[in-house]
Amino acid sequence: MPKSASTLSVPPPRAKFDKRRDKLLVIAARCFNEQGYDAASMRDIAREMAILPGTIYYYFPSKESLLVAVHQEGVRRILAKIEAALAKSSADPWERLSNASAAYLESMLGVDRDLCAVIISEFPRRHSKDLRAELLAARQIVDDRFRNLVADLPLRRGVSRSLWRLALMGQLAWTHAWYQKGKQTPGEIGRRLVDFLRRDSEN
Amino acid sequence: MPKSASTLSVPPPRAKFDKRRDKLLVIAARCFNEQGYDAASMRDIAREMAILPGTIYYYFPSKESLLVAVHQEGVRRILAKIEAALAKSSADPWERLSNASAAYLESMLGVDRDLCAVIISEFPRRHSKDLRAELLAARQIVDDRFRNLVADLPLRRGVSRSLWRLALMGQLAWTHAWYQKGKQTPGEIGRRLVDFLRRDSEN
Amino acid sequence: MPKSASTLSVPPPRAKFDKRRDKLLVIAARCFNEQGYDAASMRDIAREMAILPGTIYYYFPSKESLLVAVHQEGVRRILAKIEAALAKSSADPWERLSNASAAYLESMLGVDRDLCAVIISEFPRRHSKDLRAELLAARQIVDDRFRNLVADLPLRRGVSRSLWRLALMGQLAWTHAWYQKGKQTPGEIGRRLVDFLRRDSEN
Amino acid sequence: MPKSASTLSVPPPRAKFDKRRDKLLVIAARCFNEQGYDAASMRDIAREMAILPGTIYYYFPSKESLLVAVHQEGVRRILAKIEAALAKSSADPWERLSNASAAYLESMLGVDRDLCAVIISEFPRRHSKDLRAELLAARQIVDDRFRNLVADLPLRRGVSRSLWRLALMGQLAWTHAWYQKGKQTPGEIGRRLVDFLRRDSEN
DNA sequence: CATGAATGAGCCTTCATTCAT
DNA sequence: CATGAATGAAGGCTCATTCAT
Repeated sequence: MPKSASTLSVPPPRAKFDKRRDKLLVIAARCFNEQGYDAASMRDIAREMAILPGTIYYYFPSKESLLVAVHQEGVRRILAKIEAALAKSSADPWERLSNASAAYLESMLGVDRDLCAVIISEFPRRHSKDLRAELLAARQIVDDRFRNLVADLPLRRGVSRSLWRLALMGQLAWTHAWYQKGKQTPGEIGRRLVDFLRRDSEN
Repeated sequence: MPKSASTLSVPPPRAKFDKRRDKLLVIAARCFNEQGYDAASMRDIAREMAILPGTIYYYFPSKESLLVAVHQEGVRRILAKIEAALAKSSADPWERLSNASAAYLESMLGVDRDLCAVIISEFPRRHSKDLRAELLAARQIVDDRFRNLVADLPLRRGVSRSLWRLALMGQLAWTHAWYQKGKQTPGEIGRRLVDFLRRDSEN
Repeated sequence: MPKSASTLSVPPPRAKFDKRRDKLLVIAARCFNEQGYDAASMRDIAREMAILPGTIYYYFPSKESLLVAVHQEGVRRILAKIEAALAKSSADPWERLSNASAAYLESMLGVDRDLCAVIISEFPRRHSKDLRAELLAARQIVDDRFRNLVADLPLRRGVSRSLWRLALMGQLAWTHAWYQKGKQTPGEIGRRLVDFLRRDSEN
Repeated sequence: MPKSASTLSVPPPRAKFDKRRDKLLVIAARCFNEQGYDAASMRDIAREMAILPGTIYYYFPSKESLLVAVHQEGVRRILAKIEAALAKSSADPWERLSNASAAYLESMLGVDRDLCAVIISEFPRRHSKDLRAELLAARQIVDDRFRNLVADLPLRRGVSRSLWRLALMGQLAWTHAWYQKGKQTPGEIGRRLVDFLRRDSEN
């Protein structure tokens, strides 16, 4: 086959690069989630990926940048799942919140567990200021999405929407500490947790 | 004063040892809380304590044992505060839970912040099996106390007490991620969070 | 020379790695021999090798593994020398033992002094069970070779071959404690020591 | 009892001191023998003695001085046993050497095993010059005793008495590497080893 | 006599990172 | 693209030793 022709049939440039980068991201997320960011070494990640440690630096300039990328990818996937759920929802604000919560936990406790869990198990206090800002910005996006959903709720006058939202987020996040695959699906748990906070707060 | 009586006022043996050990505990807790267990080095702790790194090992045989001791002391203080609050409470189960939650957050977000926060910010997944068992045992004690309080509540039939309790614990624990000294006191926050879950769930 | 033939002369893969690893082995052996295993620090070894301490771990995963490798290499060299000497020997069992003893001391007191001496100057009592097993296994190989040579000797009835062998091994090993380059060569010493035990024991 | 009288009945001054010092010596010897000089820590020794580490320094100014004292005591006991055996011996030089060798191994492999074994298992190469001198001086005393015994033997002309003696000493010392309590007593082994070297060498 | 407490140097090891090839 | 090799700092921890009490 002539060389010039092959360029037409190959996937777009950097496709291979992006594919390996994505795989690296997932593996790094798993390591971070299983061992903690500090305890997970670049060697661990490289070993799981079956490459040499130095090679990681071709895809990411530093360990911190890996962490940021994991956060961002986690947020991306959560948001995608939430938006997909909302797209199928009615206009009822409680149903919308319920669906969003279910989607959130499906990401967090399901297939994307590692990528998403890093978002809540990493307390960024210890990191450098720049890193901290990036991590918090990523989380902020999910927070904002829920803020909007809560804003639409017909809560009773006097109920602090901000505290109410934090209560819900706490319930959802904490599942990471106790959930084990069992009788209830992540989605069911998400709906029930919303229900706990629901009727009393209603107008 | 007769000499025989003095034995009552004499400080117990190893008083100096215990005092420094306690101080070390508090400082270690602060370091763990600020930087994370892995990122906090024994040298950091020693520097804050104004002693040489080796000296820590006179008080604790290892870094892990320090972590365990911090957990245990944190649990001890939380429980003491909760029990004190319950002693002043009426028999009303909702009031009792409300007071306990307030006490819990007063510990967690107040003076004992560092000691107590380690309990929830440390995800023991990455540690050795023995260490993990000890850390989880410490947490279990607080969990059990709340389990008892929830058992006394007149919840509506069909509400899972175990999920309900996890919802509350999640709300409380998550305050650690967002609380900053401000208009609401930790105690007030604790009561409000209980209220969010309250009336709808009642019988 | 045709290219196809060059595969024979090309250095095997990882040639550089192996070369430096071997050099490290020799230097470590010297340090162990001069200062004792415990007293010889990885820093010492690194300094002699003109590398940083951490670099050693690229070649050996631990200090203990270095010790094991030194033992194994020492045994390998001793055996090679002994077999070479036996290959040139007649069938006379006394001559064979004499040649083997000479070869043994030529290794132990000569060029391979450091590598080989570790074998007898390291009393493995203090090490972990696994390490001890590996060290003893290495020694066993040399022991077995001599056991075979002794089995062929026409010793008088009633002479315990096992004690007789230990007597010879003791004489040979102890040279490490007193030998200094001087008038007698290691080989001569080996032959004389065998002679001391020889004629009286004969059939 | 009046205080003044008690001074008459108590053991000579420093008797208690000496007794504890001796016990310390024995315990240190055991630790050195079991773990090696470097690996045996002052803390280990103190623990076995049921005192605090600092207290050792009341009896010995340093770890090295402990080693020297162990060596000296080991040599003292070996020599005492040898002299006692010689006192009961005839004038026959072979019998005298045989008895001395038996006595030597009875010390080395028997009750005084720890104290005496340190003498041969410690290769002083690694120590400071002064320490080395003291250790070698202690060994020299035993060496000299055997040198005298060998000088009296009617060896064949042409046999190097010095090499012959080193051969014997090697056989004896090496028992430390293989002896285990079993069918043969240390004394029997000593006599047999001398026999191995005997008749052929005779005039 | 003996202790409790501390010291400071040093140990083995691990790590994120770099860079010539 | 990826590797092999090295770096240098830092990690947890142990040690012989000291000294006021």
